[in-house]
This record gives sequence, structure tokens and C-alpha cells, in this order.
Amino acid sequence: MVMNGKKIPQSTISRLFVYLRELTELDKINIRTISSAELGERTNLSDAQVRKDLGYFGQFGVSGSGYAVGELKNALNNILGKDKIWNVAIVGVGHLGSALLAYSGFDTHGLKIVAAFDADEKKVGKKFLDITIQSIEEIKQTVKKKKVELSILTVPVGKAQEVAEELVNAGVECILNFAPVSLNVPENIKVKDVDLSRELETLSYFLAGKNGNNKK
Amino acid sequence: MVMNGKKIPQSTISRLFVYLRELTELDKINIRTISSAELGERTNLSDAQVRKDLGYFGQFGVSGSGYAVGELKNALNNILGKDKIWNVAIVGVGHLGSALLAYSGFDTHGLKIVAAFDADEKKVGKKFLDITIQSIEEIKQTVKKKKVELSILTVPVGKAQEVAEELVNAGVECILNFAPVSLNVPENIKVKDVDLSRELETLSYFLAGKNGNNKK
DNA sequence: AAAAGATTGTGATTCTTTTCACAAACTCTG
DNA sequence: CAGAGTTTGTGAAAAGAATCACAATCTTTT
Ligand SMILES: NC(=O)c1ccc[n+]([C@@H]2O[C@H](COP(=O)([O-])OP(=O)(O)OC[C@H]3O[C@@H](n4cnc5c(N)ncnc54)[C@H](O)[C@@H]3O)[C@@H](O)[C@H]2O)c1
Ligand SMILES: NC(=O)c1ccc[n+]([C@@H]2O[C@H](COP(=O)([O-])OP(=O)(O)OC[C@H]3O[C@@H](n4cnc5c(N)ncnc54)[C@H](O)[C@@H]3O)[C@@H](O)[C@H]2O)c1
Repeated sequence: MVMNGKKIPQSTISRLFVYLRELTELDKINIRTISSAELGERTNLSDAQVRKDLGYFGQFGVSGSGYAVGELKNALNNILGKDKIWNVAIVGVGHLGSALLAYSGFDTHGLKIVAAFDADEKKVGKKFLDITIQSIEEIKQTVKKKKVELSILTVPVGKAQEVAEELVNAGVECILNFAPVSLNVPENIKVKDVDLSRELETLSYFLAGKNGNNKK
Repeated sequence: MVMNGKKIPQSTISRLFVYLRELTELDKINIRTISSAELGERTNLSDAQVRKDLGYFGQFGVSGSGYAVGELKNALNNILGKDKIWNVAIVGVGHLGSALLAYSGFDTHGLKIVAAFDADEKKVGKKFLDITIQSIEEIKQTVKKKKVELSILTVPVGKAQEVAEELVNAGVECILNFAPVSLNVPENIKVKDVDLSRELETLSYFLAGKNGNNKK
């Protein structure tokens, strides 16, 4: 997380992807130049935040006029490693897993789903577009063969821990986990939780005005 | 966000839900007492973090032995407003929307899906369990009638902004947005983005060793 | 070409969140 | 019940992140 001796916040990285998304849109509609204020406006962030985030990686702007959309887009693509294509596996092809498997939007982000696994014999062998669902037993060899780097875990909550262990055992280092459980994995493994109930509940907590509106 | 004069981090709230989830599991298996260290272990957080988070809301522990699982569970249920049931609407019943609509796990979190909307005439009228998909035109009256408080936005990215505006217009104050776009809404409206491509990409960024491993 | 205007890049400041560290409070053991 | 062992609760310190603020730099205007 260090560059030019400065530490780069995790959240900066996440926002860079947002800037890049916006710049790609701007480029499409032939907008050539944009200020940090405008880019901030469009991404619901402050101008200072935009400039500081970009500042970690270099100087991309021009005083008095702003940033060249095309150039900045290219720079971010480069910084974020969007030149590379990442191989993704989905484990657990149920409601959520099949929605993700059917999603075409990953392509445009350099995310390529190369394999899908399920424990249900009835599902094994079925095809979704060009992906054939494989038995969970084949996970290790397939991860190796297809060079799976990222994994999406969409199995029932009760199976999540054991399947996560199989993933780790198979050599996968990154897991996007949808099961509402805290996975216990070695610390070199990166797990990112997506807990949808929690997101909704957190929203509701603040809606309830528990955040200081009704309590002193 | 103020209690006892102290500011409560947003992230603390989110973690309280994690503690609660864990405590509920512990309760099920008849574990009566747990220390902050153990609870932290199980949730991948530090003991100090656990204690500080709980400390915002009162004193629940017993020196020398830890926290009474049942009591703390009840306290958190209360703090987090889990006594209340929240009414949720899903807008856009495609791949993702229908996965969410079919998900039974929301129930146990006090989240009740009370309505679903889609613009596609072919989908309107279809039933998912006990929810009949309604036309998007009915959104305003239904939100009012069914007291919708939270909404899940799963429409194509190009439609997200306009549908978000319809939601706001219908009186919804919280939106869980799955479309990869920065929504522009009044500031009293709470939007939480779930951008799955971005989550995967952020994982991959760190996998790429761009975080200081290959750069000085 | 000078003056007015716009916008960047970044050190300094402020605000937020996490971690530390330890007295106080409790439990357990023989 | 005394002493050893745990564990909490919480100020204080440290770390992390966002915001401020402004000199420097570029653009536009006249
Ligand atoms: N569907 C949702 O909207 C939703 C929302 C929030 C959270 N989640 C969570 O996401 C996860 C998946 O949810 P879902 O609704 O898709 O569930 P699902 O039951 O529809 O699908 C789970 C799939 O995993 C497969 N599976 C079971 N054990 C397996 C194993 N050992 N190895 C490989 N595959 C296995 C099942 O055969 C099934 O196809 C769950 O943990 C759930 O709690 C889902
Ligand atoms: N499916 C995924 O795995 C996935 C992953 C990441 C992000 N997303 C995002 O989530 C959103 C939904 O994805 P999806 O795969 O479910 O798409 P989808 O095309 O399967 O479903 C979209 C649904 O929205 C409906 N719709 C269109 N316009 C509407 C309107 N004006 N009002 C109401 N409903 C309308 C469509 O009829 C369709 O049923 C998209 O923005 C997508 O980018 C999806």
C-alpha cells in the first residue's frame, strides 16, 4: 500500500474504480476534459477527495482546465491493472450463483468466469452459456488448470466454512463471500464479505433515527 | 450518531450485526459465556475492537468471565432495532432481483419483502412465493399502502437513475443499489451501493501485489 | 501581454477510527 | 479467603482518512 512513501488507503483504490467508470462514460459522450469538482459531483465525492486520491499515483491534471478524460482513463486502467484479465470461479450455483453466472457485465471489467462448481448432482453437467457446472470434487484440478485467481462463494451458510477451506486448499487466494458467516481462513487469504441482510439492516438502523435523533 | 456524548462509527453498527449473528449461533449450541477475545476470534476482529464497540452502548460484560451470551444477544437485538420488521421492495426482477426475491434468509433479520416491481409487461402479474410482481407505474401507491421503508434497486444500469428518482418520488428513503452507477439523489436519501465488479476488482488489485510488494 | 479566472497538487489541519495499556472488577483454586 | 489468574471498560496514544486552504500554474479575456 505504499507509493512515493505515502500509504494508500484501501478506500482510495475502491474510489479509483468509480472514477474510472465515470471517465469511461464521459469518454463515450465525447467529453474531453473534466475538473475534480465536476468528477466529484458525478461520483458524490468532494473535489479535494478526487484530487488527493489521484495524487497518490502522480500528476494527471492541468491547472486551470482540469483532467484530460482519455488520458486519465488510460492512466487509471493502467494503475488498476485493468490490462489483465482475471479468472473467476463461482462455487454454489443456486439462486445467487446463477444470477452471477448469467451476468454479462463482468466481462467489461476484465473479470472472466472460467468455472462453476456445485455439490448437487442434478446441477453438475448443466451449461450456462459456455460454462459447464462441475462437481465440487473437481475443484482443485480445475483451479490449477484454468488458473482461477478469484472465487465467488455462494453456497448455503452452513457449508461456507468447509467450502472456503476447499478453495484455499485448491490454491485460491481471494474469496468474495456471500454467506452470512465470518470465515476462518489463513491470513494470507483475502476474504471480502458481501452481507446483503447486513447492508439493509445498517440502512434501516440509520433510518430508525437511532443515530442521535431520538436519543440524546 | 451520538450516545453518551460519544460519536458512534458507522462501522461499529455494521459490526454489531456481526456480533449478534455470532451470539445467536453460540446461543444455539448452548454456550453461555464468551470473552471479547473469543468473540473477536470468531468474527475476525480484535478483542479491543469488540469491547470498544459494545462500550458505546453500555456495560454488558463481567470482569474475569466475559459476556453472558443470551443477555448480550438480547441487548444487541434491542439496540439494533431488531424488534421491528422492515418492509422492503425490490425494483427490477431480473436475474439478481429474482434471486433476492427468492431468498428466505431476509426473514430472520426482520426484513420483509412486501412488493416487487418490473417494467416488463411479461413479468407483471407473475408470482414469486406470495409476492406478485407489479407494474412500475403502481410504485407510488404501493409504497404508501404497504409502508415500504427500504428498497432494493436491481434494474439495468441505464435505467437506475430514473428508477431511483421514481423511488424517491414515491417516498422511499433508503436504496440498496446494485447498478454500477453513482446515483444522484437528494441528500436526505440514504443510498448504499453494492458494486460486485468493484469488490472483485478491489480484491484483484491487492492480489496483483500493487500494494507495495512490487513497488518501492 | 497583462490581468482576471480557473483549477491543480499538496502540506497542514481536523476529524474519525483503531489500538494500546492498565486499573478495577470479577472468578477460580486450593 | 488470599492470592493467582482473567477479563472488562475506558482514557490516552497512535494510526488512518478526509477536508481545508492556498501558492503555483495554466487558461481565457481583452
Ligand atoms: N439469494 C439471495 O438473495 C441471498 C441473499 C443474501 C445472502 N445469500 C447467501 O448466499 C448464499 C447462497 O444463497 P442462494 O440463495 O443462492 O442459495 P441456494 O440454496 O439457492 O444455492 C446454494 C447452492 O450451493 C450448492 N451447494 C451446497 N453445498 C455445496 C457444496 N458443499 N459445494 C458446492 N456447492 C454446494 C447447492 O447445491 C445450491 O445450488 C447463502 O449463503 C445465502 O445465505 C443469498
Ligand atoms: N446479475 C448479476 O450478477 C449482477 C452483478 C453485478 C451487478 N449487477 C447489476 O444489477 C442490476 C440488475 O442486474 P440483472 O442481471 O438482474 O439484470 P436483468 O436484466 O436480469 O434484470 C433487470 C430487470 O429490470 C427490469 N427493468 C428494466 N427497466 C425497468 C424499469 N424502468 N423499472 C423497473 N424494472 C425495470 C427488467 O425488466 C429486468 O427484469 C444491473 O444494474 C446490473 O448491472 C448484476
